[in-house]
Amino acid sequence: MPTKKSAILKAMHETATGLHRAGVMDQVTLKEFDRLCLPPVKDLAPAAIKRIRQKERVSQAVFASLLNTSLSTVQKWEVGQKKPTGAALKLLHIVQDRGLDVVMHTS
Amino acid sequence: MPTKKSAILKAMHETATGLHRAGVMDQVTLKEFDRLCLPPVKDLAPAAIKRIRQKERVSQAVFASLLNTSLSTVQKWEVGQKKPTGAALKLLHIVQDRGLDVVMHTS
DNA sequence: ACAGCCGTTGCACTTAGTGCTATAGTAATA
DNA sequence: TATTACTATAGCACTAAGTGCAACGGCTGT
Repeated sequence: MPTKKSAILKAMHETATGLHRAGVMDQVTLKEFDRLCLPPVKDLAPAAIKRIRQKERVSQAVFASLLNTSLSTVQKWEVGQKKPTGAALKLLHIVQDRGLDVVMHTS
Repeated sequence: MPTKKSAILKAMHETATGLHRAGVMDQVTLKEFDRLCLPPVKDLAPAAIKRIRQKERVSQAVFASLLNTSLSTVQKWEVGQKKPTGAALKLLHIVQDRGLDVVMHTS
């Protein structure tokens, strides 16, 4: 059912994209957004973060640089001393789902 | 020349991918990474952040939710009261280069 | 033996991130 | 017209993430 859901979301997004590209929609407001019902970003356990990194076969230092963060931060994420939140958490999920290519082929 | 550079990086990355997929390379260490010479993530001016959001035609609230951050934070980014750093800054650059699709079609 | 990277730990500091409140402008509804 | 709702801004105060540094042991290659 995750595939089903994402398929629906994709269709809706494409539709919305077409609409505002046509100038029909001005801006995506909270109303339309609520209907998109974007899934809340789940927390990542320390072990999960470590797994994400090891799956990509990079050291903590390299991982940190790729995420534009510090070695110290990555270390504390993986030990559970600090918890990634906000944009950091989102970025980790993106890497988990799409791999490091997304973060490497930037600019 | 940015295209040239990214082409080289892409080729190197694909080569490296093939190598460690074959089990030849254990892990991407700092040595190999330094040769990749990943470009340092540049700061984003408040106006630049606002432009990124407006290009995607979303409100501050929607933009915040998509980046898994708070409305308050996005507002202060755009006014220059707070500066995005680390993973947040990286994520903003990704959105700038690839659009909001990357952040929407996750999970 | 030496140098270099990796991973862990501990300490201490700065500031980003967050929440809440209030304000003003705009658009659509009754 | 009144009212409802969304957007954007501003100000205040708190917490915790993010950062830097130093030291240690383990491992590898020269």
